[in-house]
Amino acid sequence: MAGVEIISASRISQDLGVQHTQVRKDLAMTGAQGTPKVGHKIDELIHLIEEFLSWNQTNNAFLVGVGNLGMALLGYEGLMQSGLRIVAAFDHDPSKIGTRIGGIKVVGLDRLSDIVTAFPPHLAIITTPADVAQGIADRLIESGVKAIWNFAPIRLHVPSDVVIENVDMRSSLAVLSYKLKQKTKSCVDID
Amino acid sequence: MAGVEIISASRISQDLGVQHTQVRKDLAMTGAQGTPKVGHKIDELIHLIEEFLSWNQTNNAFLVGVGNLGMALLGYEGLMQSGLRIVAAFDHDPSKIGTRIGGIKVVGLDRLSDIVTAFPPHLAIITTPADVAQGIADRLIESGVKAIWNFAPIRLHVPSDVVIENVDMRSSLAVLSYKLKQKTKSCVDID
DNA sequence: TAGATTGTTAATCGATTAACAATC
DNA sequence: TAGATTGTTAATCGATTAACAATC
Repeated sequence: MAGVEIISASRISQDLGVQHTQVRKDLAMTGAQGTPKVGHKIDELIHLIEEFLSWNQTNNAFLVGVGNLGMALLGYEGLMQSGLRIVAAFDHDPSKIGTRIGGIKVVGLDRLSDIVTAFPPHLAIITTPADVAQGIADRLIESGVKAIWNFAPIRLHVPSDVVIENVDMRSSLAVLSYKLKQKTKSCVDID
Repeated sequence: MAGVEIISASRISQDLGVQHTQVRKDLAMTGAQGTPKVGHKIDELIHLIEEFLSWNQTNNAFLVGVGNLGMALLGYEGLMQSGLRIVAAFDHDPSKIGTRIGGIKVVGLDRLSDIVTAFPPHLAIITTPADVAQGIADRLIESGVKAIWNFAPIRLHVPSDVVIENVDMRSSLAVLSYKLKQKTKSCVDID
């Protein structure tokens, strides 16, 4: 693909296995305008998509719960590329407090409310066990957090003005299991 | 809730903030039959849901990539409760090979094809970095794996008879960012 | 019985897909 | 020009929601 400066929606739809109309609508959302018979300028398109997804402007975030999942997120550079910068991590465990993971300092959970109030981030990430997640969410919201990215396997209750997005591995697994079950069933039908 | 043996779809829909018709349709999918004016027997309902989601029958799975994310999954009991048992983990790193994480042995990646061929699991979990994920998927499928749960941040190409389910944190983040952006925008509009 | 609940059938809504005019 | 591509407008499809008869 080196040297290619133009891409057509048709080509994108082929590569992605998506309807070309869908691709066109998505591109239109970003404000992209292509030229008929030619296509879209790649660099222009990338810029517009980044702008649409707010990847060009960084959101600061706090992370609560430095377990394996929390550490995985702290070490994932993809977040920074998507405009998300984790600026502090909180945990209960004394052996973790004061250490640095991926350059980010781990702070005691008891200082959560103070620090959130002092430096209110747009966003907080919850990677705690399920049983403490709601309590953490309450404290975060009380201190001014307006959006929560929840990885704890539990349905959180938040006020309607707080944005919440769940990463629910179990429902993803349920979908996978169901597909697998259906496939197995149809095989049996054929026999 | 102790002692409650009956639950109504109306009650579930209230608690979950979902349309009651939706709950009824979902329950009907599992084959549940309630009695008018009364509701559904809770234990019966739980059993039917577990059966529908195949939580009562265990799927064996291999996990490839024992990084932070892989370790998080190895240590997550919720998977076992959802009918997924990880029976072996694979990694490239010599310092990890031979160790046990959550009771599951870490095996060298070079033995992947052999072991998968010998004990073909229904399912494989990919928690490797993006750049090696496709290669791993190819080897797994070649050795007989029929379903892949992919956590690597990349779109995998698989034959149409292989079930694939992606856990895409970045698109989840994109949704969250978009919601946050919209909310901020509407605030400005009000001013 | 009256009221609450079930479960189905119809109506609405939105998203996806198809068709087509515009254009370089 | 002819053909490829864009982008919009119409049609289809599916899912969600509303309405209602059945029932204990």
